[in-house]
This record gives sequence, structure tokens and C-alpha cells, in this order.
Amino acid sequence: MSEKNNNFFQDVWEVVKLIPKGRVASYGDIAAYLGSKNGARMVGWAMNASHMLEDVPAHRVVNKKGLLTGKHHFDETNKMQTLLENEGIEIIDNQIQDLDKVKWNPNTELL
DNA sequence: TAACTGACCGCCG
DNA sequence: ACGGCGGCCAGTT
Repeated sequence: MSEKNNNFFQDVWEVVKLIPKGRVASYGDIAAYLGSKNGARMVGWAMNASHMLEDVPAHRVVNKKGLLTGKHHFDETNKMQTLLENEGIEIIDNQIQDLDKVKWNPNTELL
């Protein structure tokens, strides 16, 4: 951590913060919005750093399958699922149901 | 200093 | 149709 790292991370967090309640975004879409084609991995890495932030709903960020891959990184293992269910998202076995409804694309809806 | 890892995605076999 | 591997950027060891 030097000083210039916040650029990419801040951008990721900004997009994540824009995710509407009851919706979820995928790493790939966020990465694509940032300009990185395959930078999805780094988005997840940015999420890891977002733990020290409060305004970043990392629980709304899932993989393209709608699977809560990063739930294990939360304070509590089922915290992520609980938060999503609290927003009206149905989740079964770490898999988001009705993903097509809750799916949110920054490039499409965040124009 | 160089190499590996990481909450992923997409292609090739 | 399913499985395995490489690739992207940056941080960590």
C-alpha cells in the first residue's frame, strides 16, 4: 500500500456503491465497466480491501453464476446470504435464485 | 528482485 | 456436455 493504489480500488468501490438495493453485480461486469476485460480477479481483490469500508456493499457482488463465492470472506459465513435475503434476494445453497431479475449491469443500467 | 496468489471468466481439449 | 488451464492487474511474501 503506497499512495496511488486507491485509483483502481476507489473506482471499484464507487461502482459497487451504486448497486441498487435488491440487485447484484458480477465481477466481470464491474471489471468490464472499469475497462479491464479479464480484470474480474482484481475486482474481487479490491473487494477484499473494501472490508475496511462501510459504504461498500460487497455482499451485492457475486460471480457470473450468481454464486456467493466470497461469502467466506465476510465476518460471518452466512452474513452475506443473510444480507442479500434481507434485500429480497432468494438464495439457495449459496446460489442466487432469479438471478436474471436481480442481475445489475453497470454498463447497461448505470448509463 | 522475482514469483505466486487472489472473492473470476473464457477458451480449448 | 464437462473438465482443466491460462490470462488479466496489483498486492503480498
